[in-house]
Amino acid sequence: MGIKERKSRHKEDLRKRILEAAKKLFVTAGYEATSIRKIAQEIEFSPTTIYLYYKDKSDIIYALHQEGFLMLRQDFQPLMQVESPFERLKAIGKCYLRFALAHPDFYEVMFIMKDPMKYLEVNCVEGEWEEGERVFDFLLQTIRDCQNAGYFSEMDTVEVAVQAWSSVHGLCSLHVSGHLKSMMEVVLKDNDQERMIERAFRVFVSYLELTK
Amino acid sequence: MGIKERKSRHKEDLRKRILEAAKKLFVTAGYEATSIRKIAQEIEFSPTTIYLYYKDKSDIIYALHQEGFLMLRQDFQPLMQVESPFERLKAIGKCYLRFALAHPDFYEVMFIMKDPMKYLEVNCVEGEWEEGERVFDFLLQTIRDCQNAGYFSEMDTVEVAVQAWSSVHGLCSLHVSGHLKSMMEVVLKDNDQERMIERAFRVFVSYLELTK
DNA sequence: TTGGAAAGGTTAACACTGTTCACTACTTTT
DNA sequence: AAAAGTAGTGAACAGTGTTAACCTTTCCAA
Repeated sequence: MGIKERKSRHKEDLRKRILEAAKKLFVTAGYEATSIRKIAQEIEFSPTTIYLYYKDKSDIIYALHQEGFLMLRQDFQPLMQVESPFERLKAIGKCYLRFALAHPDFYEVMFIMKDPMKYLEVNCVEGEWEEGERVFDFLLQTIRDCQNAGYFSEMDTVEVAVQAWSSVHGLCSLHVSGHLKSMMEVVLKDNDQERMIERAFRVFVSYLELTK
Repeated sequence: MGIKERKSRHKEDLRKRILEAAKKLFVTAGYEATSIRKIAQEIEFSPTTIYLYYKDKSDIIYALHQEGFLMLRQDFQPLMQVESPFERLKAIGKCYLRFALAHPDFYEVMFIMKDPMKYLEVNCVEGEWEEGERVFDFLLQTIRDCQNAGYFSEMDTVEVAVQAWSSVHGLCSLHVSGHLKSMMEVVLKDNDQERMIERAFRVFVSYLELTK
């Protein structure tokens, strides 16, 4: 049985190597440059070999999508220790923003591109987006804790969560797409996007503080 | 000179027909399906002819981007008559949301895709995004009016505007990409995205109201 | 031990994509 | 009438995702 195991280990290995190659191309050259043929070239295999390990390209993209959520959850991990609910909520927002600024390509595949969401719809029984759910649940629970601490009283938890997510995601999205940059070049002389994002986030936090 | 004019009129006409064909494909079949060859087929010309009227594909996409802003500005037009600044601000938000829900493809090309923004950077002297500027200026002025009416006191107008834009855009973006849908299927039984968007928007408005 | 099935991988091809080059016709100008 | 410019095209290049047919090599049972 040893040989068989070595084989299957080798197989799992190749599957991993494909994803590693895809990730490498993805982070160094962006989504556009991540083609099946280039991945194949990277691992020194034929392009068709990739189809023995992944159903199609969207399958690989979805794997990267999941990889990204793994990273984000690792970034979120320490925040669970933050005791003050509102401080935790702020920390989640900051952490989310930092992630988007640090890994714009991953952010795109995780929260902007349609393909991974379509992949879910097509390949699952019913669209169950587990990765997103876990992150959202953390936000949801934190907001519930905030409510117990006197914030967002009389408000619907889910609605508050969706709105908060939208606000921070909106900043990330406008940054990643380049719209924030264009906007700032036009209306301001200032060109420091990160600072603007920081400040807009503070504005949002100041609104939330008013609910107490 | 009559013949010459007729010719140049014909030429402008063909340029317009190309854009019309592109728009038709774009709204009926989406961005993916809008290829140079299909546009050519639609107007019954050779694909290469299109390059006599548009520099490249991104040129056409940018034309659609502008077209979209024309539509949005037309939607905004009546809102200028709203006297109460805060009511006007709310109306802008609602109008913006309605636009994104009604024309998701256009919204994508206007506020999500990178290509049109890159086109600006490459083809202009310095990235001057006039279409966006006009819309943003309207928002900016409205917020300034709100400040005169007691809202957002002691706050930076631009920061408030960027934050407001982000919040509403975030909702639109999550809707267009399908993330909001996936999220709702997972955490709620409710599946009415439009209603959720409406409610999240109300939450945001309730925050803004607290600043007075 | 040998025949056949299964596994792993590749080559060639299909149907697309954006884009360019060389080449027609035809019209205008000199 | 010759030269120059204009509008349009067919063929081709380089690239994409994807599939079908084919080859080895390995494994397993008769």
